[in-house]
Amino acid sequence: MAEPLDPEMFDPVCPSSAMPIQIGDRWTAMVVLCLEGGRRRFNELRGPLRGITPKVLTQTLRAMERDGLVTRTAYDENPPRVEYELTDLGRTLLTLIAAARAWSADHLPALLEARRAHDSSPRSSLSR
Amino acid sequence: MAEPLDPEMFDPVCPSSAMPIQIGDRWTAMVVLCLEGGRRRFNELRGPLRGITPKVLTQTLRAMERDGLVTRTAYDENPPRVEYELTDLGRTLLTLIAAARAWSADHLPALLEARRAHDSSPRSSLSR
DNA sequence: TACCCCAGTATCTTTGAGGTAACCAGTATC
DNA sequence: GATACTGGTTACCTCAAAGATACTGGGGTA
Repeated sequence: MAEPLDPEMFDPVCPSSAMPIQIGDRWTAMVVLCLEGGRRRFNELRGPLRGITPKVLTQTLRAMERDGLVTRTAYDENPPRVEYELTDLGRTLLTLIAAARAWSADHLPALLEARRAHDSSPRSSLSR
Repeated sequence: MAEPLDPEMFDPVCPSSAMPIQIGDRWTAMVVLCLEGGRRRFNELRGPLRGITPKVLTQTLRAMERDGLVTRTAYDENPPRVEYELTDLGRTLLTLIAAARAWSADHLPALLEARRAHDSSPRSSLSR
C-alpha cells in the first residue's frame, strides 16, 4: 500500500515536553502524519509512535474515528487485519500541523533557551 | 492601559471538549489572547477565563513566564499589583492561534456532526 | 476595631492518562 | 495433540495533574 514507516520519524525527546502545540490528544497529530501516505495497520503505527502502548493507540484511534478523522476497516481474516485511513476531514489537519511545525522550527529554540535560562537562574529557586 | 476584557470572550462550552487544537496547557492560548491587547493584572485575567481557579492561573502564568512567553512585573504597592505582558516570543503564537481558529471555523461543525452521528448510531453501543 | 483589597497559598478530592497484563480465535510449529 | 504465536483489544491498577474550597498577609478605609 505504501512505503514502510520510518521508525525514527518522531523524536522521542520532543513530544509533549517541549512542543507547545497539540492537535487533539497527545498522539493525534503523529497519527495523522503516519497516515498521510496512505492506509496503515494497527501495528504498523506502533513503530514510529515510540513508546505508545497498544491501549493508548486504540483509544486515540477510536476518538479519531468518532470525530470523523479516520476510518477503520476490519477484515474478517485470520490473523485479524484492521486498516486505518485518513478521511478528508482528517486531511484538513495537515496544513495546521504544518503550521505548528513551522512555528516550532522558527521559535522552539528560543523557547527552550528561555526555559534553560530560567531554570539555571538563581532566582528560580528563591521565594518570591 | 487597555479596554476592559470581555468576560464572555471565551465560550465555556467549547474549550477542550470540542476544540482539537491546543497551544501549550489548556489555558495558554486563552491567556495569550487576553494579553493580546496589552498588559493585564492577575484578577483581570480571571474574568474571561471562565472558571479558572487562582491556583491554576498561577501555574499557567508561571509556566509561560518560564518559557519566555510572558513577563511578570510586580509593583511594591498596597494592595499589591502584578502585571503580565506578552513577550515578542509569546506574540508569535498569535498567528498560530489564528490558524487554529480558522480551522475550527471551517471544520469544527463537520467534526461535531461526525461525533454526534457516531454517538447516536446504534453501532456505537454494540460490541465489535 | 473590623473589614476589604489583591495576588496569591494550602489542603483535599476528583479526574483521567498511562502502564501491565490478559484475552480471543485461528494458525503454525513441535 | 499440545504449545506457542499472532493482531487487535480489553480489564485493572496507579499516580500525577486539574479543580474546589478555604485561608494568608499587610496596609487602607469606615
